[in-house]
Amino acid sequence: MNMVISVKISTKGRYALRLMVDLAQRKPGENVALKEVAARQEISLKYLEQIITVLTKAGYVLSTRGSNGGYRLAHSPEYYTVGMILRLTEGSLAPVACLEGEENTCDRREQCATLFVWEKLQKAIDDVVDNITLADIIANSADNYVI
Amino acid sequence: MNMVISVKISTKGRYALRLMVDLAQRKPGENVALKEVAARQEISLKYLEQIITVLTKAGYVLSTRGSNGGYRLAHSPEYYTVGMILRLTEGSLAPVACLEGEENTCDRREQCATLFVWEKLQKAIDDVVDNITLADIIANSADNYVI
DNA sequence: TGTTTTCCTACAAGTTAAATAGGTTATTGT
DNA sequence: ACAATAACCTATTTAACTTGTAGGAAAACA
Repeated sequence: MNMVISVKISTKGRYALRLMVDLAQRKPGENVALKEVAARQEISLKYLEQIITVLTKAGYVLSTRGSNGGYRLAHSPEYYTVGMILRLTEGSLAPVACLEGEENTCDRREQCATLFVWEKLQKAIDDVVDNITLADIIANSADNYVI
Repeated sequence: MNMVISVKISTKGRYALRLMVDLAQRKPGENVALKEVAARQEISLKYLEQIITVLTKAGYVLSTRGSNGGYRLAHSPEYYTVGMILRLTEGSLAPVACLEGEENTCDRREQCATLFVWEKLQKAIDDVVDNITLADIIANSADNYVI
C-alpha cells in the first residue's frame, strides 16, 4: 500500500531549491541568465522570474542586468540550508497554524492534547531541512553519476 | 500578509485526530454521540460527520444508530498511530508527487539532485507519526493537568 | 541603437479547503 | 404506534490558493 502523509511542498519551494542548486553548480561569481536555468530545469521562465525575485530581495542571490547579466549566489553553497530556501519561498514550515507565531495561538491551546504531536513533527521537519545545505545536495548528486 | 503554510496538516486530519483522542478518552465500548464531541471540541457537527465517515468505513470506529447510539473505537488506544489516522483522512500524498508511487516517477528522476532531500523529509515525518499512538497522546495530556 | 536581461504588475484558470445545508434511514424510549 | 434521537448520504458553496501566463518597463552592454 505504501501510503504517505500529505506534507505538500509546492512547486514554488521545489523550483526555488532546484534554482539555487543550479546556481550553486556554476563557477562562483559567474552570472547565469535565468533563461538558461529555465531551459536546463524545464521550468517556465516567467514563473522562475517570480520565484527568484524573492530570493534576490532576501539577498540570497545577486543580480546583474543587461546582456551578459544574470544571477549568482551571494554566498557559498555551504551557507544555504534547505530550510532557509523553503521558508523564504513557502512561508512558515509549521505543520499547523498554532505553531506559527504568537498571533496564532488558539484558545484551546492549554487543553490541546494533540499539540505535542505537531511540535514533534515540526522539530523533525526542521531537523531535516536545517541540516542539509546546497553543498550537501551537490555532493550527494555527484555520487549518483555512475560512469 | 498571511503567508501560506507549505508543510501543512489540514483541518480534516487535525479534527480526525482530536475526534479519535476524544473517543479514546471515554470508557471502552461506550457509545458517544458525535454531537457531544462536536460541542466538546468546538467543531461543526456536520463537518465531523463527514470526517468520521471515513474512519468508520476504514473500521477504525464502530457506529450504532438511533437514540443512545453513537461511535466508539474498534480497538484500544494503543492500536492507533497518528500516522494511521492522518494517512486515512489527509489522503496519500507525498511531500512531492514523485515519491507517491510508481506511476508518478518523473522523467528527471535520475538527474534530480533534490530528490534525496524529500526522501529524508518523508522518513522523518513517518518516523514521528508512526511512533505516537492515541494512548501516548492521552498519557501526555494527562501530565499537563496541573492541580 | 538595438539586444539582452532583469524587474514589475496584473490577471486567470483550475483546484482544494472548509464548511454549510437538507434531507433519509435506522433504532430506541414512551 | 409514534416521536425523538443519531447515524448516514449527497449536493452546494465560498474563499483562498496554486500555478502559471502575459505584457511591458528599466537597465546595461555591444
